[in-house]
Amino acid sequence: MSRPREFDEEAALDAAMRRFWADGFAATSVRDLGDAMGLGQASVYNAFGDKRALFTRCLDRYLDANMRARIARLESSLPPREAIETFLMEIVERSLESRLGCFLTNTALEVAPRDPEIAAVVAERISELESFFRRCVIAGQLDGSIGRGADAAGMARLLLTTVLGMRVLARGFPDRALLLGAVRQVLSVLGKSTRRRKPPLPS
Amino acid sequence: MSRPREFDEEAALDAAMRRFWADGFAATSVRDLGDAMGLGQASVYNAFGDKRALFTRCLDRYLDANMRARIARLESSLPPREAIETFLMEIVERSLESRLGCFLTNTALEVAPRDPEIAAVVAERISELESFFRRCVIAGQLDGSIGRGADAAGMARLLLTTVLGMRVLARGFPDRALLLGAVRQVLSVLGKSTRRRKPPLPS
DNA sequence: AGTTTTATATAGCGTCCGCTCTAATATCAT
DNA sequence: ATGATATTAGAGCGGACGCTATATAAAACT
Repeated sequence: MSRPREFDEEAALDAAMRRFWADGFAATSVRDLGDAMGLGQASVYNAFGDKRALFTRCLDRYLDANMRARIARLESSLPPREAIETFLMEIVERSLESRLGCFLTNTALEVAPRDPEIAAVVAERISELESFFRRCVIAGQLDGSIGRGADAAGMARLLLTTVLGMRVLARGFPDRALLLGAVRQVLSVLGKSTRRRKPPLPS
Repeated sequence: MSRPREFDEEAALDAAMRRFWADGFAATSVRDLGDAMGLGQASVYNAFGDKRALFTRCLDRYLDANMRARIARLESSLPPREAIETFLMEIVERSLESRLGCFLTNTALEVAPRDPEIAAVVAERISELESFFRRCVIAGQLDGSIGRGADAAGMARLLLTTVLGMRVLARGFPDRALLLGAVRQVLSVLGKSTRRRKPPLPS
């Protein structure tokens, strides 16, 4: 029954996501979104409801495809300490490649203070990231790759704020030495590095 | 000569700053700003030029009044390690009091990617903050309150990303345990705590 | 084939945007 | 007082905003 869609919904969502990611909610117009998706405004409203509904779908899509998938991939394929190291190093790489930053971080700052529902999503996903770090730290302490001195919960929280801070820098001041310095320092807190890239560095 | 202004320019700038701080550049209209300042639109344009010029004045004002003044106050009145500790604890307090976050951080995410001139201001002020931390770490290593093991530059960078990360949380997910956990952990990296608030904490 | 149902394109709704024009108003120097 | 100068209040400019109404086009059902 009925006429089928002329566009690929997943591809359209990806296009919309990139626009929201780059420009934020307020600065992206529905016309912009339609252009990026290759759709007229009527189709946008017909397929996705209003602007805010499209935004939340894009945000969920981003989080599932980027954050959750990445956590699952690292956690299942790497030992815990290396999962943390790789996660941080991937953020450094991405931060230097573009000024997009992290869609979740951007949303936490722009939208969350004015939209309790989206704020709840943000809070939940941030908690998931914290939990990922905590699991890794605990597992690393068990397998000996992370020192037992540190408080695992505190360490997870420090890793979380470090990640969010780097995402701010990605958009405002992407600088390799700065990002790498922070990463190296926070990793050194874990103790007992598994792989030493260089001999002890001069200050 | 000529008719004098009917308003206090400093007070008006403060009012505009609070609006920009709370809602960002795009989501604050010139009419909003005029209402907050108690001015008609014509007076806003007459006194401050266009919206962007007013924004940069507000940003500069914020940075001078909050960031620079705070750095100067802490650095001149406290020993280095306590300057760092107090700086971080003040951020925790502020983050729990309101969801405003940090105007500089908000601007780094919203405006800097699209406005090279403002991005330069952001980058410079972030560097100032990093330098403050670096000076404190070096001074603390000299007076013995901070361990000599850590790389001072890396430590300053970690402190910087931690602060920025906490500012993200302030707007999206203000949680005392989370903020305090990150602060306690990053302070523990400094080694040799001067003041122990509690005996060693359970994990 | 004809009916039904949905997707599209176009046009347009009312509203708010940044910004400016005009006119009235208030102060200073003379 | 008078003229010069700057600040106001108000209306209004063109344009973009989120969103919708209408009409046409295309597929799936009987």
